[in-house]
Amino acid sequence: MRPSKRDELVRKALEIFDRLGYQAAGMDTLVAETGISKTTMFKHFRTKDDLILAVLRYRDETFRNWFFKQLDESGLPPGEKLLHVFDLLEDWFGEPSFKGCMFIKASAEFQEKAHPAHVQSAEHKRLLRQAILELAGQTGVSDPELLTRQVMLLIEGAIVSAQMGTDRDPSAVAKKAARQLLECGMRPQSTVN
Amino acid sequence: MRPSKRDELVRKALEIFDRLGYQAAGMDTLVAETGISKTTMFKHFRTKDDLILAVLRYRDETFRNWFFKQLDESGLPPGEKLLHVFDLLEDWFGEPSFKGCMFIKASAEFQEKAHPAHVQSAEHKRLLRQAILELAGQTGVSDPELLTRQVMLLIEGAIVSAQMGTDRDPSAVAKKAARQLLECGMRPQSTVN
DNA sequence: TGAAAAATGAACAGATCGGTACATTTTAAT
DNA sequence: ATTAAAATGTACCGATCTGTTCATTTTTCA
Repeated sequence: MRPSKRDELVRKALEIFDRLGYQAAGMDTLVAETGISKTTMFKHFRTKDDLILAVLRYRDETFRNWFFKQLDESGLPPGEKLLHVFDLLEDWFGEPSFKGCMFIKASAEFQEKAHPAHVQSAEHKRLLRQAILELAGQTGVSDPELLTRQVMLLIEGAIVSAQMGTDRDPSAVAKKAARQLLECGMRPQSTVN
Repeated sequence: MRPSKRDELVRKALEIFDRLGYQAAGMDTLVAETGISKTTMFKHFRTKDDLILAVLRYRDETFRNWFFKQLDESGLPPGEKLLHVFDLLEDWFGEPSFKGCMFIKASAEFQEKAHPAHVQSAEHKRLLRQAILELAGQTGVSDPELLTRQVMLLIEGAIVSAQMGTDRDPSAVAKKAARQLLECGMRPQSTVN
């Protein structure tokens, strides 16, 4: 199997970057913790940044797969399915290894908006939002675009609050908010200002 | 004037940490960009971490001062004053030098929840939330605590979205959401789940 | 003007950073 | 069993990291 070591590296590096941070985790740390030789690492990835990008790509793929598979398998009607998003967040936050969103953290460590890691992180959020827009469109709400953007804010806020530990159960708070926004959006009324 | 150089260092270091990141900005960079000698820096702060903490303290002080002074001077009634929070965010996001929230970024770079910079960042958010709870309490809403937590999520979400560039005008979206949540909260009705 | 305090510049220490060179060993496929 | 590919270990490179040393200069204030 040819790309096995490479995949193994990406998977293990993901956990380490998530736990220690992208800059704080040096290549020597990766060698020590993965058991993979530095020579092999640099044969598969020309630079550390390339490895980080591969890790982010992998994370984007696995996270979105998990997320939307869970939503689909819930078999809930559109509205409840949209709200179920926050139950999934709760599950995620509850994992003992939860260390926040790797993309938010990447955008914080690599601030320049043109930095590949930043671009990749923004793209992940865009794909997430796009999928949620589809859900919102099926709820019969008058302005699915607005609801989607509001839900995205609640998601990001819940993630950050969980990551910082500034709210005990941010996903429950976010879900209540989302439910009210959903219900208000069902009756086509004025949204002044 | 004795502590002048020290304050000057804190102010200039704040801008540099905000622009480059805490880890990415080395002490040599600080020397080059502030014009303050390394000897002086380490006389005022025993370690780089101490300097970072001083910067965060200063940021907490100036940001909260600005924020709540603006709110008070708006002279708006309680409900509108609470919503005015998001206008202030919009002003902040619009600043050319806006680089996201220094506390969210600090919590991302210093992940361990016991790390002083992380603790300090969480404390900033707590103080912010506490002040917003006072506002929410004056609106006559049935559950000020809930509204406060929801508003905090919207704030964090808007900041992150602005920082990542994943939403054109997150503060406007957040304000609409907050208004609906405020209005829904005025009529004491069921908040199922 | 004179003495104490504060700030400076430059060199340096020891550790770590990302990344390379190269000879050797292990693995995989014929 | 042979051969090519893949992975390894080690030593190393130059740069950068936080932090120190120390002699000198500038500032402050009485």
